[in-house]
Amino acid sequence: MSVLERARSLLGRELTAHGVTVRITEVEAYGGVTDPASHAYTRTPRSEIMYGPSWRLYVYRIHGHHCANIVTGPSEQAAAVLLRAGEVVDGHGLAYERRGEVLPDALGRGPGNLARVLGITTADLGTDVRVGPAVVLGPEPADPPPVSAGPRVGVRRAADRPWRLWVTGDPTVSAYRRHPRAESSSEVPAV
DNA sequence: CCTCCGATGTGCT
DNA sequence: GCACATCGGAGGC
Repeated sequence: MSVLERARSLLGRELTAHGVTVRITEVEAYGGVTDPASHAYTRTPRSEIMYGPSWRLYVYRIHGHHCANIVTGPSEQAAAVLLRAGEVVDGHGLAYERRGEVLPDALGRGPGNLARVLGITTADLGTDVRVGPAVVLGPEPADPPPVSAGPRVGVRRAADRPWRLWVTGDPTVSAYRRHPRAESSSEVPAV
């Protein structure tokens, strides 16, 4: 299964972490060694986790925020899927405690906000989401949601690769932002 | 739509 | 030392 198929299969699934459950509504695929936008494009201590088994969490920090990815493999490819948005479906009390007074749809909108509402930090690095216990992924939904695709948010390289996937029309999905110095690319959109 | 900027860790030189 | 980043909020046009 390709990283794009893995990404798509995560949409609509529930993810429970530290007392809050979300339904995943937006993700981005990062192709690893063949994807200049992936942290695994250069193999470093930080990206090493993505060269390991699938289903583990890769958590990194940026500008003071945490972002969570699920490693999808195969290990030699080091692909992963960034969790970008989710609809809070349980644990609203904790969710508001962590996020403050925001509109319900905004609780888990954006990768930093999603990690925050789920209480995910680098302490969760390496957790197998099939096992937990602190972070657990639910089964695939009986009816898969309709999916839209477009370029990934905020990446400078491979900026036009349409590997951001979201549940069509879902109000919790974040807005598209192009990187201010995104490289124009000759890649042809494939989705 | 756009640009700026706080804030902080990572990787390169 | 230093440039830059899978960000997010605010503010200007």
